[in-house]
Amino acid sequence: MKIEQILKQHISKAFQTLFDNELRVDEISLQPTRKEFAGTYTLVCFPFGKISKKNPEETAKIIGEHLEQSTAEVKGYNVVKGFLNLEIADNEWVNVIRTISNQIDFGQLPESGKEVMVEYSSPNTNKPLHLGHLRNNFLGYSIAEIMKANGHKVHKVQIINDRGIHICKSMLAWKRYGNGETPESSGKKGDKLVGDYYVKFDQEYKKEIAELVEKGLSKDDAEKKAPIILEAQEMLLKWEQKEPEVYSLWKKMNGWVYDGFGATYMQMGVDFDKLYYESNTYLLGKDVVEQGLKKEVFFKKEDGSVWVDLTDDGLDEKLLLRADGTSVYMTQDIGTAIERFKDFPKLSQQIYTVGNEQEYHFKVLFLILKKLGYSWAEENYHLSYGMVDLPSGKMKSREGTVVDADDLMKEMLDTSAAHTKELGKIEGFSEKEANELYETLGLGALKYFLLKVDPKKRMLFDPQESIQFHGNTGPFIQYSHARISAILRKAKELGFEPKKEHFDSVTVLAPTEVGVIYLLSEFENKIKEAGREYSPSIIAQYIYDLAKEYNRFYQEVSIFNEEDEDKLHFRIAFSKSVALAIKKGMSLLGIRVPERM
RNA sequence: GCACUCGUAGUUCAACUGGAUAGAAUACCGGAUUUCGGCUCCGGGGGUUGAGGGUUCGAAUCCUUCCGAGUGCACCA
Repeated sequence: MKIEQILKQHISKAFQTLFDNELRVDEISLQPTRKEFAGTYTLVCFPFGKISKKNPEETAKIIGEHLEQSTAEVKGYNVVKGFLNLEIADNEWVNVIRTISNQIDFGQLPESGKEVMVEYSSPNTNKPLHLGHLRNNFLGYSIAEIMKANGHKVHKVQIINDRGIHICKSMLAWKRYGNGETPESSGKKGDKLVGDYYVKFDQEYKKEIAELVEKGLSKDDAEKKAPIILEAQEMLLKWEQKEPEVYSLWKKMNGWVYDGFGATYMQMGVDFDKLYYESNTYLLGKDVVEQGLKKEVFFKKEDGSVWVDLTDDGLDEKLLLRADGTSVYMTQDIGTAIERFKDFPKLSQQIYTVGNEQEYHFKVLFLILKKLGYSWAEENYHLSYGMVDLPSGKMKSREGTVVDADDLMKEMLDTSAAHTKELGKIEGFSEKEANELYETLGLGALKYFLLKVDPKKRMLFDPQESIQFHGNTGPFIQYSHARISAILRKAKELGFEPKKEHFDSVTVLAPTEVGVIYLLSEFENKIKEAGREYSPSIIAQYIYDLAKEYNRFYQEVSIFNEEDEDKLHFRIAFSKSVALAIKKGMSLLGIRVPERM
C-alpha cells in the first residue's frame, strides 16, 4: 500500500483515539511539505480546532506526537503554525523502490472497464495543417495515451470534413486553372496543391465581385451573383447527385489531400483507429430530429424549420433543420454522436478535441443529447484548448502569418540535427540511427513545448525558445534519460545488476534521494490527475520536476564511488526506476526518449 | 449589447482546487564540478497576483464593482 494511504489510516485512527471522532480516510488531505521545512507530508490542522477543542498548533502537536509514538512510518514531526509536517522513516522509501522494481509495467493502472473515444484533428481538407493543428493533434493523442494508462480502452478517431461548398471551390478552381496539374507533375504535396487552388478560388471570386460592383451591383448582390460562386453551387448539387465527372474529380483530389495529410500525421507520430467521413455522415441526424419532434423535445416554426428551445437552460433557440429539410452542422453532430455509440456499444464517453471557439456549440450539443434521453450525454467532454499565438501576434491565414506544420517540423529536425552534430556525441551512430535521433529530439522539443501548457489556456509559441535544449524543455528531459541510460549501461558492464534482496541494509538515505523517491511514489497519482483534468501539462510538469530532482541527486551523491555495495545496488535500482518513469511519462505525451544522445 | 474565458517576476509558464514567506524556466550577476556525459549543480536580485471592496483563522483561487485582452452570439462548417 502507498505511504500516503497508510498515513491517512493512521491519522483516522489517531482521531478516534485522541478525540473520539470519526474522520474518514477520504476526508483527509495531505499535501507535500514545502521545501524549506523538514518532512514530506503535511497535514493542515486549522479545520480540526472544533474537534480537538484546542488551537491549531496544539492540535497539530498532539497528532504529531501520537503518530510518532504509535507508528513505524512516522519518524518525526514538526509544527509550524497549524501545519503538521511529517517525516517518514527512510526504510519506507526503500520499500517504495523495492515495489517499483518488482512492478512489470510501472505507470499502467489496472483495467477500469471504461471505454472512451477520443476525437482529434478533424481538419478541413482544403487547408494544409498548421501550428494550431499541431496543438490539437498532440493534445488528442496524449489524452488518448493518458486514458489508456488510466486503464481505459481507447478509440482514436477523427471526422474528415470532406464535403460541402468549400470542397467544390477548390475543385472548381483546379478545373478552371489547373491545366491538369497533379502532385506528381508539380512535385507538391497533395494537401498543399489542393490548398493552393482553394486560395486561387478566393482570389478569382474577389476579382469577379469587384467587377460586378464596378458595374453598379451592391456588394451583397455581387457576392451572391458572381459566376464562379454560382458554378461552385451547381457543382455541389451535381456532387450530391453523384454525377460521375464531379464525383471522380472529388475522389481524385481528396486522394491527394489524404496522401498529404498521411505524410504529415506520420511525421507527427499520431494515428487513428477509425476515420469518419462527413460525406458518409452528413445525412445522419435527420431521423433523430424527427423523433425529437414527436417527443416534443423540438418544435417546428411556421416556415417548416425545426428548432430546439434552450432558453430555460440559459442558452438560445437553435436551428436543427432548415425549412427545405436540409440539415445543419448541429444536426450532423447529433447524428454522428449517436452513430458512434452504435458502432461501439460499450462506449461510455466521447472526448472531442476542438478549439475553444466552439465551446458554445458543444454545450448545446451535449444538452440536446441529454434532452433526447441519451444517458451517456453527460459523460461527454469537450477538450477545449486555446489558440496558439505567435510573438508577432495572432495567426491569420489571410495575412500569410500561418506557421505550416510540415515546415515547422522540418525546421525543428534541422535544428536538432545541427545541435547534435555540434556536440559530437554520436560517433558510432549509423545514418539511420542519427536521423531517428534528430527526429526524436526535434519533435520532442515541439511536443513538449506545446503540451506543457494547460490546454485551456491560450499560449504563445516562440520558435526561438521552443528549440532550446535546456530549461523546462523536452530535450532537457530526454538528456536526463540518456544520461541515466549511460549509468545503467556502465552498471551492467561492471556487473552490478540491481538485486532487491540487497536493499535490506540500506536504512539511511540522502535528502535528495528521498525527494526523488517521493516523486516516484506520486507518479500514479499524477496519471490519475491528468486523466481527471484532461491535462497532459500535469504529466509534463511532473516529469520535469522528476528529472530536475534526479539531477540534483546526481550532483550530490556519487553512484560508482560508493563503497557500500548494497547502497550501490540500491542507487542503480533507484536510477532505473527514474528512467522508467521518465520514459513512460514522456510516452504519455507522445514523446520518445533516446538511450544515447 | 448579451454570454463565456482569461489577466501572476522583464518574458514564458506553475501554484496539489481555500493553506505556510506566491514557485520554476529564461535572461542577467556570482560561485561549484571538470567525472558516470558536455545541455549538470548551488546562490543572488527581480511580485501591491490588473485595480478597489467583501466573505474567511487564511484568498492568486470564492462573491462583487470597475479596467484591459480574447472568443462566441449564422437557415457557414
